[in-house]
Amino acid sequence: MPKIKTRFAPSPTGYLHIGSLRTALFSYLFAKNQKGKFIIRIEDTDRQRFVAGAEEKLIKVLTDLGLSSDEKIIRQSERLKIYQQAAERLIKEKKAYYCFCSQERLEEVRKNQEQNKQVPRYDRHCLNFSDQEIQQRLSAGKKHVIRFKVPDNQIVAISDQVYGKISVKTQDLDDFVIIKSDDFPTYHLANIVDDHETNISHVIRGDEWLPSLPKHILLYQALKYQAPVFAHLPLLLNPDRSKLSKRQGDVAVEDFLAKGYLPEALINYVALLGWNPGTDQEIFTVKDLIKEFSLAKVNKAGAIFDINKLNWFNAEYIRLIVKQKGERYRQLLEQLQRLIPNHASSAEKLLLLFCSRINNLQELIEQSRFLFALPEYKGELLIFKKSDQDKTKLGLNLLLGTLGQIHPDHWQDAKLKLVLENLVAKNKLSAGDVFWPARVALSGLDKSPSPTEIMEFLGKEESLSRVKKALKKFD
RNA sequence: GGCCCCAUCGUCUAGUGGUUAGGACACCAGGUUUUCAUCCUGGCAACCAGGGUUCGAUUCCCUGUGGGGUCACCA
Repeated sequence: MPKIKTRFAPSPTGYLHIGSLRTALFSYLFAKNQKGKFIIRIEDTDRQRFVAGAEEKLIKVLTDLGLSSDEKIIRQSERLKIYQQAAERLIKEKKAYYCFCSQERLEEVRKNQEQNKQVPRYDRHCLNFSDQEIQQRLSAGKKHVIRFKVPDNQIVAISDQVYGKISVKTQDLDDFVIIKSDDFPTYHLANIVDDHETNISHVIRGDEWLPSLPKHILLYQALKYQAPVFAHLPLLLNPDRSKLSKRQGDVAVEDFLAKGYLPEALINYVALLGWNPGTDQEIFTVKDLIKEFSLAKVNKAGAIFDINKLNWFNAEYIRLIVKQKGERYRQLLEQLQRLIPNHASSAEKLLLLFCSRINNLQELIEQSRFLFALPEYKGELLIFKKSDQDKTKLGLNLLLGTLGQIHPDHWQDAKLKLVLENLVAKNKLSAGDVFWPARVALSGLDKSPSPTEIMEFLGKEESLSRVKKALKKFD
């Protein structure tokens, strides 16, 4: 049985797109499920769009997510000779030809075709030059590209693992460029050559490649390569059902990571976009995913990327990790500490205090701000909806007096809670007359963790000072 | 516009030639709670349309409609 091997082949033009992550993940899961290999290849053949440092970032993010290459990562820009040799072979066999047309001419041709309502296509102006004419131009140093000669009147039939049988007439195909005028190959050529040379058994990539699949098949045939198995994945979509893009929200994986979305949540959520094992299970470890994954269960329809559901997964994982208190908990803590260097020593308390009310670490930071700086608030906020000013003042005064007598060593959530409950009962007040104003006094907010939790965090001195400040609002 | 692809709740999806069409997110209501969140219970909500095939179609076929992708010396 042939070895299973998949690849993820990003181009270093910026950040890792969440859709690319899904593609990489599916390639990885399939390979691992089949006990095969998963490799990464850098497709840096476009010098215009090349972004310095992008490759390193790409690899780092993939590594952070656990998707690392089983072999040395290759870079297409370092393999130009190989592609050129392949192209020259095709020229020799009359399956490709030099094209000396200028950009201007090509644009002119295209414009005319569009005006005449024809399909824009290269007009094969350079196809039938004699060897002598070609040599003349080449030795004159004339700029040129190499085009693949698409065979006439054929039907290219392909079977895709997700989409099934697809067939296209070669009349609908253009004589596409395989070597650019800067001697770099285009995606089409480099891709085929590399997949062949690195023995890729399954090409798993996004749906947007489906239209050029016939070109690739033709290239495999021309080069006499055995074609791999193809599986095209449905696209990830914006809420308006267009291809997922920046503009309509975050799409960069590193941005999600920076906001405190966890790798396990990102992977779990994205795995369920376009794939499903057929059970009701929603929470999966990567191990589970590897075990369950199969291309046969990949959907054909695009899936909208829904931040709500990602939030849910992330919240679930945060709560789970905090509950388990294991190694992962320590890592999460360290991550939080790095995010709040000024309050690093409070990180664990904050995590425990907020883990059930946040979707990501960024939200934790925002929601916990009041602990370090009391926000401005109006005096009326202190009065519970079922209470009045007199009872509120009474409650706060009693609170101040009672709290003042507590020894700092006993300044703990559970004990404080008992004290407050006692205070309510003894003075025939309702919980809302004490707990509510206490929370507002301590947080300045109408929604927060419980007042006794806040007090424990703030300590005696700061707590009392905030209660006093609240009482002043009634002067 | 040419070519290609797709179509189950708002979203992600399960599913079958005969089902009360299932689950999750979101949303709503109730319970717990001093508030919020967590947690528990319940609710709302879908087979794009029209023709076939069939005893019977959400399911199979065709057409339409809708949506998307792609048409570069970008990947």
